[in-house]
Amino acid sequence: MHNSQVPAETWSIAELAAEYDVTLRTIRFYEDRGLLTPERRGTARVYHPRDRIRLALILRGKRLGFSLDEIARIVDMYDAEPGEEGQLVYLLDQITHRRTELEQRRQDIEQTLQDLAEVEARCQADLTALRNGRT
Amino acid sequence: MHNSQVPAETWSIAELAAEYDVTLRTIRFYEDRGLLTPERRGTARVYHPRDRIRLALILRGKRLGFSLDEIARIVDMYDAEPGEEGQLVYLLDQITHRRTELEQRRQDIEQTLQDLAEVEARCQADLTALRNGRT
DNA sequence: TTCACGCTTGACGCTTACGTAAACGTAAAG
DNA sequence: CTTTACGTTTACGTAAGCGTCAAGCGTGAA
Repeated sequence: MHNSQVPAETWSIAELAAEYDVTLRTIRFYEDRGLLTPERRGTARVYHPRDRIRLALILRGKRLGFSLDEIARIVDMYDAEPGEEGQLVYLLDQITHRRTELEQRRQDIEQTLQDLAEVEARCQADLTALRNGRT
Repeated sequence: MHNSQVPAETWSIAELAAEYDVTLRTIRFYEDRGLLTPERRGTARVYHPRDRIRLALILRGKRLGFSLDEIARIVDMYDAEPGEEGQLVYLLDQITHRRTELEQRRQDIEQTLQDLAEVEARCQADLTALRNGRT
C-alpha cells in the first residue's frame, strides 16, 4: 500500500520506445553501447527515471549531430559523481570544449537561417513577378 | 596578359582540400553524390567559385548533422533557377520545412548549453569545497 | 628522355547506427 | 492447453561516409 505514493516510475522497453518514437532495436543498441543500463527483472528490461532522462539526452545529442561515442561522453558528465580534483578539472575542461562546439553549431544555424531567408525572398519575388506577368 | 585582371578564381582539388581541411577522397565522394560538379581540364578537376561555395555549404550542413542527401536538397535550393510556379512553391515549402528543423536544433543547443552551465556550476562548487576541505 | 609530382580511376575495407529476421522464453487469457 | 502479447538473444544485412591501397596518366623540369 505504501508504494501507491510512488506512481510506477518505471517503464518497459516498449513504453519508452513509444514515448520517444524509436524502435526497441534502437534502445537495445544504446544499451549495447553503454548509454543505457536498465535494471533486469528476470530477463526483461526495466527502465527507471534516470534511464528515461538519459534517453532524452541521447536523442537530443543525435539531433545536434553528435556521434553516439561523443554523446556517451557528454551524457556521462551529467551524472558524474563528485570525484577527486583531477576528475573535476577534466570535467570542466570537457564542458568548455563542448560549449565551444555548440556555439559553433549555433553560428552555423544562424548563418543558414539567414541564407534561407535570402533564398526565400528571391523565391517570393520570382513568384510575384511570375503572377503579375501572366496577367 | 588580359587575364591578370581575374586572379585565378579556380582551384585544384588539393588546394580546395587543404583550404577546408578535408581529403581528396572526400571531395571526389561529394562529386560522386552529385554535390559538386567541377570543370574538367583534360582529366583533372578544376573548381570554380561556385564549387568552392557549395563545398563550404556542404561542410556546414554536415556540422549541423544533416545527411548528404538532405544537404544535396538544401544546397540545390541556393542556386535554383527561377523556374515555374510549381517549382517555386515547392522551394518555399522546403525552406519552411528546413527552417523548422533548424529552429528545433537551436532550441536543443540552447537547452544543452543551459544544462552544461548547471553541471559546470556543480563542478565548480565541488572543486571549491574540496580545496577548502583539505586545509 | 627520364624523372618526379600531382592527378586520375577503380575497388575493396571499415565504422556507425541501426533494420530485419529467426528462434526462443514467459505470463496472462480464453 | 493453446493462443496472444510482450519480451529476449543471436546474427546477418545495409546505407552512409569515407580510408586506403593499386595502378596508371600527363606534364613540366633536369
